[in-house]
Formats: sequence, C-alpha cells, structure tokens
Amino acid sequence: MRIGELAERTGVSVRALRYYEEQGLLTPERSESGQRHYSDKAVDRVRLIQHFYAAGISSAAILEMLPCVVTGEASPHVLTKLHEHRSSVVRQIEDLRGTLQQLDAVIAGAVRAHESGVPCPPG
Amino acid sequence: MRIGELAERTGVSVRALRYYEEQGLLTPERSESGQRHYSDKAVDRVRLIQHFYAAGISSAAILEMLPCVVTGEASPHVLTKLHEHRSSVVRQIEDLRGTLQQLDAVIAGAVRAHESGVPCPPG
DNA sequence: TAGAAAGCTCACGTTGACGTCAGAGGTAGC
DNA sequence: GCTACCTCTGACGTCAACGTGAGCTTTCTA
Repeated sequence: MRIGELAERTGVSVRALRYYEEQGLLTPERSESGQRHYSDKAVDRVRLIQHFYAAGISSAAILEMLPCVVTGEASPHVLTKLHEHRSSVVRQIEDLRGTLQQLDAVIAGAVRAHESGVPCPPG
Repeated sequence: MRIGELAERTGVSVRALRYYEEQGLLTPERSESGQRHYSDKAVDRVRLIQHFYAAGISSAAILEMLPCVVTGEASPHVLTKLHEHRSSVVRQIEDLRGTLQQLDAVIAGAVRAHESGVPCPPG
C-alpha cells in the first residue's frame, strides 16, 4: 500500500510516517518513481511504534529495540535497555495511579461542595 | 521560604518554579526588594503540579483545576474537565499496561533466543 | 564591610514529534 | 488525455516545559 492508505489504516499522519522513516523506524520499498510502498506488516509496526512513543520511549531507544522486536533476538545490552524501559513503564503506571487518587479526591471534594451549595470559582 | 529552598525541598529547579508562576500556577508573596517568598503549602502545591504534569495535563488545564483543588469548589464546567482528565489518566494506564505486555513478550522472546544461542543484532 | 551566594528580569536556546507550505512530479478514473 | 487527487523532497514553524547566559541587585557570612 502507499503512504496515504497506511496513514488511514493506522490513524497516523503521513508526515509522521515519513518522520518514522527518517528515524530509521520504518523502511518501505520504493517504486520506480520513488513512491513509498508498505507491506501489511507495517500496520502493526506503526502501532507498536505509537505504543512505545506513548510510553515515553524515544525514537533512538525504539530504534535500538526494534530489531529484537522483529526477530526475537537481543544483545545483552539491548536486553538491559528493555528491562530499563520496563521499569520506567511500571513507574509511570504507579505515578498515574497516584494522580488518579489525587483527581478522585478533588472530584469527591468538588461534588460534596456542590451538594452543599458552596459557590463556585469562575469557569 | 525563598525560591532556592522551595526548589531544594521539592526537587524542582528554580527556573521551573518561576515558570509555574508565569503560568499562574504559583503566586508567591514578594518582599520589598522583589524577592519571592513562599509558604509551606507551596511545597505540596508544587508536588501536585508535578503530578499533573506527569499525567500529561497541560499548564492551562492545571490552572483551570487548581482553584477547586485548593478550595474544594468546582463549577460544573471544571467538574466536567476533571472527569475528562480522569478518563484520560485511566486510558493512559490501560495503554501502558498494553505496552508492558508488549515489552514482556519481547523480553521473553529475547531471553529464549539468548538461551538457545541465537546470534544477536549489533549493539 | 567586603565578597560570596542567592535572587531578579529579560530574552534567546533546546528538544522531540511532528505541522505546514511550496513547487514539482506521479497516478487513477472517466 | 484531462483532471483531481496523491506523493515527493526540502525546509521552516510550532508547542511546552523548561535550560542557559547576561547583567544587575539583595542577602547572608566571615
């Protein structure tokens, strides 16, 4: 498929797909005229990349990990990196749980205030 | 306390504290000479701000929510925003759980490959 | 009372993941 | 073969949360 279709199927912009290629995360075939052509597997790869981005993992780090994501192979160094990222993700989840509690406390307080007729700040 | 002490007690840089003030998130008293003076409560407020930042909530959104965090009051509009952020945080946690599974699968595959003596990509 | 340390206000720099625009060529349906 | 989109390569713009440096004033310490 061409870049527009991949963009549509993944929900990622055309610009982003070209950017992924710049970063070495995606290496499509090229037609005679220079147009990019992607296999179906690219859809999953793009989703994986987005997953990692969402976890705060940088392009460079993703690039480092991608070969072993694809082939199942990893050098000890890459394995160490993988564990580091895992820990980071776990930490993020814990932090977000804390934030959730904060938000819930705020919401509960606000609801109580609303029920007891306390005036509201502008907004 | 002055800005340096607040920075030390919260682990946030002096520059960041001035930035929070620019955004309206922090409004310290000023001495005759113009130096900022913070109360003890500022420590908790800074930590709360950091919590929200970590959850991907922007300065503007935090600013909108802060009054009701402080006073326990909230307009219906702010309450809606709070619920939106809550949903967003929940979604982030779910996404990160997915990422964690991906990482675990990759790590498991890499370990198996390592044990069976498969060659490694450079790195 | 000096001088180091901390604070002040601009104001420009940084980083990452794209957005956007320009100008030119490729492709598909009729 | 025409037309309407699609794609290409630069290359500059954006946005948020600060970093950094300059040049100056205030406060603490010996």
